[in-house]
This record gives sequence, structure tokens and C-alpha cells, in this order.
Amino acid sequence: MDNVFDILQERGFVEQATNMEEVRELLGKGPVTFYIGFDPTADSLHVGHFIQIMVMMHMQKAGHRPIALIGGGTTMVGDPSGRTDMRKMLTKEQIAANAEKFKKTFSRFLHFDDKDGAIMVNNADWLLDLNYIEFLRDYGRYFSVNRMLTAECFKIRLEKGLTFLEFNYMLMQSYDFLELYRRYGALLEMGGNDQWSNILAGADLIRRVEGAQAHALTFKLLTTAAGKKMGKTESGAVWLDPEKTSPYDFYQYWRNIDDADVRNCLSLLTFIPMDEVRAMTDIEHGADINKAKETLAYEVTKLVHSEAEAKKAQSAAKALFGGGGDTANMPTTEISATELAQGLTIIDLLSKCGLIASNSEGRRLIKDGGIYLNNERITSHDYALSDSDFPSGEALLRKGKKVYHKAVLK
RNA sequence: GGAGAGGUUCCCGAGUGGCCAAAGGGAGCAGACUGUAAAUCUGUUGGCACCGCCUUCGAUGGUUCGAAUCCAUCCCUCUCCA
Repeated sequence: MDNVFDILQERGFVEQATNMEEVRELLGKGPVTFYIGFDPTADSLHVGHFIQIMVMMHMQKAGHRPIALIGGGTTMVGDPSGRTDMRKMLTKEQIAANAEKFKKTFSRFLHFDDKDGAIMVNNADWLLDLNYIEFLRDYGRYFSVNRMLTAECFKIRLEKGLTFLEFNYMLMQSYDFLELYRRYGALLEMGGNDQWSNILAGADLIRRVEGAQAHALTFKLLTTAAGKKMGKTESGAVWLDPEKTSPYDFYQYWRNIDDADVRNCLSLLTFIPMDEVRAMTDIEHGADINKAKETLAYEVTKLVHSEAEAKKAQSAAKALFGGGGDTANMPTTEISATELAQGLTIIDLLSKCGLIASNSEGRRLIKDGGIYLNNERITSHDYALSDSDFPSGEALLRKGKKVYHKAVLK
């Protein structure tokens, strides 16, 4: 079996390590217990987290033991890394509710059952009951403020303002690593590269307190070729929870990705062998990049949701863009016959279907020629709908090129 | 606690009494071209019963025929000092 370190490196995950050779050796020797932390700051994980989940899956496949740490305790403090302002403070109840959702999501990707399976922990269990003075005396003394201040993660905040609350985040996360080392013998902490300072501090703490050698390995953040963070859309993050981002929208997000980002995404977000990935995206030698995007969208949707959802999303997309007939999986709104009889303009309909935020927007869109009803461009915002617009009880609405919606007469 | 700077529409940022629903840029949306890509060009971007009206420039009051712009009080942010 190949060393999983090489796999991760080949697929382009690896960014920094305490010592590349040592980490590689460690992972090559035998099963390693490692951890990645996730702070439940929202009620769903998003694609940025998914890359970490992919790492855990690769690791588990290779026989290592993942600990998925949910930061119920650290979220009470709030990680200042990479932020220009303080996070909104969440209540204990919100955090606990978010943590529950996270838990559910994790169990989709990792095996927790068997005795060597993955472990899920919540750092609220040990952080919330820490005694302030005791903690400061036992662990605070190992942290040098001078050194902390030079850490990358505080740089921006030193200019913009950093509260003492947030300044302590690093200590909390470091203590987590120590705790997991003690409880489970965790020797390796992984995470996004924005976590580098925090992870290093933890490895240091273990060395100072326990005299043991712990390791850190960070991964590239999911960014576009232009360096921008991926997974953001105009309507917010791309979530893993189907309630928050529908499988269809999720699929479309990947389907519409830039050419330049396809290879990277296939490497990081699917398990397709790298030879295939390279071949699929080798534009210079005639690879069909558009086809590769379809594969990407399908595979990622399959992993995150399910094969059935991926198929549905794919066939819905094909129907819409390829002109086929399958409209079964399109977002749908029901319209009652009485509503229609009472007089329904195209603007009313768009609004009912949630395609426009205001009537002004609807008028504007129609003026710009961006609204289609049953594939006919609508030219007047006064257009009144009638039965004939619902052949076989359905009307197909389209906004621009990509946004489809079905109105069903009931 | 003291001194100073500042809070403008999704974001950045102009605007210092009427010509301001508010320059410019970014981002978004739509059109053209395409491959459900990128780049480019064009239009558009507070709301509504849309040639007119209504609500917006940290909050609340006030001055004025008229305020984002002036005054008062309050809230918040940043910088320096303590």
C-alpha cells in the first residue's frame, strides 16, 4: 500500500508540515491517530470543510484513525485567524445545536462503528469546565506573548484590533491537541493552512508538557486559480446540508466552475485516480474539459449527497441545458387555478416562484430580455398569464440562461 | 479617562445646504459572443400603483422654504496618550 502522505501530496492537498520527511515516515510506519477540528459556527458544514473531510477519508482508507473534533468549546471563544473583525458571539444553545448537525454530517463520511474506527469528540467536554487560574498556571506559562504576537494569524488583527477573548483561542486549540494526545495518543493535527499557527502551538505545548514529539500538517485552502476562496456564491456559502444548498444547486456550482479550476477540484474533491484526472483535464491534448466538469459535478454530488441525488441533479441539468424533456427534478411552485383565473401577471408569477426580489427587479429583467416563459422571451411586464401558458398543467420559467423554475397548475 | 479621526446605498469609497436615490470602482444581474467556462463588449443595480410618489447616508431630536451635508445628545469603530 502506498504511503497516504504521497497520495495527499500528489493530489495537491499538502501545504506545510512541521517536517515533511518525519510526517511521511510516521504515516508510513503504521496506524496513526490524528485529528482535525471543526468549529460549529454555522448550522451546516460547507465545501471548505469538505476538503478536510476528504483528507480524513483518505487517511481512514489508509488505515489511520481520524478524530473529528467538534469545537463546541472553542466556538465559545471564536477563532480570530484570517478575520478582520471579531466573530459574532453565539449562544451556548446555538453552538450545541450546530454541533449536533455537524455530528450527523460526519457520520456520512467516516466509519465510527468498529473499535478502530473514527472517533468524534466535542471539546466542550473539557474546555467548558476549565478553572481559569489553574489553567493559567498549568498551561498559560508555556505560552510566550511575544511569540504569539508574531504569529501570522494575529497579524491583521494587530492592526484592526484583537480582543483578549480571541487572543486566547490559540491556547484553547493547543490544549485540545494535548488533551487528545493524552486521551487517544493523537500525534498529528491537521487542518487548513489558516490553522498553521494554532496547530503549531499545540504541537509545541505537547513537547513542553509531555516531552513528546507531535506533528502538524496543513492543507491548501480551496481556492480558484485566481486565488479567491471557492465555495462562495452570491447567496452565500455552498453548504453540505441539502436543506441549505439543494443537490441541484450543489451540482450546478461544480458544473459551472472555471476551466482552470477543474483539475484542482477533481484532485481534492473526488477519489478519481490521478492518471485519469490528468487525462481528463489535459486540454492541450484534446481533453474535453466540459465533460470533465460534468464528471466533477456528478462525483462531488455523489460523495456529498448520494448517487441517487447526483443522478437526479445530472438528469435535471441535462434536460434543461440539452433540451430534453425531464423536468421532474426542477424547483417547483404550485399555482392554484383560482389565482390564475383572478389574473396573474408574469411579474406576479416570478415573484411567487421566488425568482425576483422585487417587482422592480422583474420589470428590469423583462426589459433586459432575461425572462422566458416556455422558452419564449417575455417582452412586456404586463403579460397576463392564461391557461394556454400551462400546456399539460405546467409552465417553464427561465431567468437568464441558467435559472429554471417550474410552475404547476393545481 | 484624555486627545484626534471616522461611521454613506451589497463591499470599497466620493460627496460638506438645493442640480443627490447620491460620482467612481468592485461585486451582482441581464443581453451579445461561447462550451451551463474564461476573457471581452453593452445595459442594469432602493422601493412602489415607475413620465410621479415613497423610504435611505450610525441613532434620536433640532435649525432651515429645503439636510447625507449645519447644531445638540447618544451609540459604535480606529489611532495616539494614560
